[in-house]
Amino acid sequence: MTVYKQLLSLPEDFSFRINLDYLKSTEDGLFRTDQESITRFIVLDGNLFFIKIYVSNNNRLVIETEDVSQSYTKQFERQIMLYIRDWFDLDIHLEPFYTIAKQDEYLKMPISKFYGLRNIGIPDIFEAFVWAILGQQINLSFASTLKDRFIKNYGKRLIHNGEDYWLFPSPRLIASLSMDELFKIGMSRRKCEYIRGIARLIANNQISREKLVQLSDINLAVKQLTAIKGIGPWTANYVLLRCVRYPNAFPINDVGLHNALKLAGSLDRKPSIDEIKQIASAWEGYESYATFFLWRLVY
DNA sequence: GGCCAGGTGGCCA
DNA sequence: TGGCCACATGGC
Repeated sequence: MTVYKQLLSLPEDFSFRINLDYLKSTEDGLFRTDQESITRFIVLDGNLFFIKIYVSNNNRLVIETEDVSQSYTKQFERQIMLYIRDWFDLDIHLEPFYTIAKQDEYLKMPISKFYGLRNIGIPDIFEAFVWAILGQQINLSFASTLKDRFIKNYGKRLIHNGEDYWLFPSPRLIASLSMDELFKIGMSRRKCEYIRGIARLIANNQISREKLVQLSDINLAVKQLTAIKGIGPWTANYVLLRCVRYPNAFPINDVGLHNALKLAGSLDRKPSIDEIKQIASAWEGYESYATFFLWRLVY
């Protein structure tokens, strides 16, 4: 099978090792990591590509693409590069964030520990919503179990070099499932309803990443999303942070964020919402990155 | 055994 | 608006 190789230059403040470590800690059936690379399938307009990502010794990102469907074109090549740039958030300039963070009581420790980390995204907005909804209220290890069951019950299994990879279930399929079919994987009935509802909205293109990008106003975006049943302020901000990439997305009521602030600030209790507003006022415009680095302390 | 988990909607004053 | 409560299940 033909393999195409592309190079992407990396920002100075990008550490492949730190980002690989992060991905390793969140590995699910959708991608795999080893000591030096990340691999996964991606689908573009129904065409399948298998990609392998690693770093060259002159610090460039190497992307090898196997043309599984025999449909590789310059157009797909461009889309694959965009996908990688987005997944690793390569196009943001973080100098201003690091300048703020170095002098910040709560951020200086996480940025020194994880310097070079990027907000590794969830490019598929349906996946982002499902992951957020699954993670509501329950502990993260149980949320991961549910996600694993979700992917393996309703997703598509592919094999590459004898190893399993999964494609995330399509919103169209999930929208068509019965409540009982979804309930069997162990989530609450309400979560089944929320997920089926968002699947329907995405399948009908009433909600899309592009539309949310175009709003370009976080308050509008949150207002629009929280009108949907099952999407509260936390979920809306989570999706805007991990997928749509509003730099000022801020899930302020996130328990993990509270624990991270307690740890980073050596506090004897978790800070209150008002205290967090006070703390975060120094991060204006970079709340998403502040949150992402703080999360890395506790997850 | 009880309480807390990467919350949210519904109900009631 | 503000204060409860249920929700599925796992980990500690």
